[in-house]
Amino acid sequence: MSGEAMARPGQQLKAVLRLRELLLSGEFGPGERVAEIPLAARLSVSRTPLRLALLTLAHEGLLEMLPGGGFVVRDFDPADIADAIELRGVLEGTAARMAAERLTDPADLAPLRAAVEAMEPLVRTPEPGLADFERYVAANEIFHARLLDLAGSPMLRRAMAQAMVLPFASPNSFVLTQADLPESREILLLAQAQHRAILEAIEAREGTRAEALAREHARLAKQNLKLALGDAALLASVPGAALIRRDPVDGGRKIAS
Amino acid sequence: MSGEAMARPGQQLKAVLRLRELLLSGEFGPGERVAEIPLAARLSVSRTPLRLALLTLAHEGLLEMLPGGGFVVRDFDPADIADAIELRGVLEGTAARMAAERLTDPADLAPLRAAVEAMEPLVRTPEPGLADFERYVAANEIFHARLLDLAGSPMLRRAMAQAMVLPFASPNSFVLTQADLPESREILLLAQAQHRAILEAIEAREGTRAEALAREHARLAKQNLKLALGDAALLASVPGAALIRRDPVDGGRKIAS
DNA sequence: TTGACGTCTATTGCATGCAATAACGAAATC
DNA sequence: GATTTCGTTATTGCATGCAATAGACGTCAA
Repeated sequence: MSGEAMARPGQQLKAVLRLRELLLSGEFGPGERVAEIPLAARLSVSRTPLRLALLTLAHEGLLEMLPGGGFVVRDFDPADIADAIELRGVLEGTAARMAAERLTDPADLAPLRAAVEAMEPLVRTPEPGLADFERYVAANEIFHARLLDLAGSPMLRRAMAQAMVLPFASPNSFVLTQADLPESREILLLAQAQHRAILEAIEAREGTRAEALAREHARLAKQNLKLALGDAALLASVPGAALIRRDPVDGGRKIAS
Repeated sequence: MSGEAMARPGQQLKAVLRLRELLLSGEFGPGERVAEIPLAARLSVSRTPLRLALLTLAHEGLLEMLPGGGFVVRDFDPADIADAIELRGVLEGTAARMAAERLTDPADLAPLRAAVEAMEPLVRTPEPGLADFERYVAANEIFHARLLDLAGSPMLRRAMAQAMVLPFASPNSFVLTQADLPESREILLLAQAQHRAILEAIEAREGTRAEALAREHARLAKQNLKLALGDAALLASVPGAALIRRDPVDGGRKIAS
């Protein structure tokens, strides 16, 4: 992963990566307007590639274009995060279903199975350390990537990539958060059981079951989100948490746009 | 709709709109490289805003960035289109389910009901003319927009917008195609029955049913796609059909020969 | 004749200068 | 004293010039 779709070693890419980093680290407050000129100086790029980078991040959803011109840092309320996770679950459910429906050769499951088996010992470690969690995260990422491969749909891959730009929507967003929780092992065991079940469902060509399982799997993240929202210390360990606005949004859930 | 998210009256917007039009009309062959300088002259904009427009369309999925620089027109095979429609169905299903789950005041359903009722006489017209179809298309678009409103999820709205950039994935893509088909009235009646059922399910807070119905609703488009792919004359009436590559994929990406 | 290498050209990417516009502040009038 | 209007300033958006790079073509050698 982390292979930027268009790996072009240029000022533009540099600006995107660096600015994304800054945004996720909370360097700019939510809703704050980002000015081009000081930012260009800070990132050591000219305004032209910076402008391209700003547009890219706006399309990714981290920035918002103002009608009058310029960009502001987008902020997310808890409902947005929950919906982002829900959406990821829906898309991963679709991936799982497609994988089940389109599977032709059982041997194609090997990479997915390998990822599942790589996680197995890690969830059974009695006293997992940080290194264990990190290895789990790596294997987990591979699992989700292979699942997407199995779906065999470029369009779905695209939608997925779009949905996962927000770091707290990614499959691993709350894994490291759990590390400090007492119930972490329990959660990991459950997650791993779901991994196995998804693999099993795909192997049996049970598309609907695979979809339901993948959705439920994403709900684990939603559950962890609730935990993290109640504990500021936990929230700090979530990447991009700085973009989360805790205070109740004025309009709340309003229909119109 | 057609409200460009950021309505900024500038050269950039002009370039985006005009270029998108050109791409969808098939002015450039699929896989063809688009050169900046002649294009800038053709669109009467400078290279700088054009560059921004190119990036925007690349993010939308109509263009692809080359590793070495520059852009090519993206092409889609039939499987891509089918998946795009499937994906739209999945997202609309999610919208319907959320609408059902989150409905608080039944009065909020009024706009959706109005759209359904606006379509009712149109599908019962014995000999529908082009004008009838166009009014149906307008009401249909409103229906889908209101459904999305009811979901009350900015994140879903975003994902939906992204998925519907491809014109053949939009709810109305094949409606006008049907106009020439003998079974068109039958299809419209079925579609309208689904509209009513979706409304009913949301009203009854039956989320799962609403989701299943919305998915099935999208499959009508998939069915029409199959019809259109078999008939070149029909395909010509589908917006953006020029981007569809009929021949089976081979891995190679060749540039206009 | 074919393949490889070198040169050349066309195209992209980047920087900077300029103009227009929107926001801010100050002053004057109601 | 508050509000409105005008002026100023800073920031964005756009255009153009320049440099670097990738691709094409031609030539030379095997």
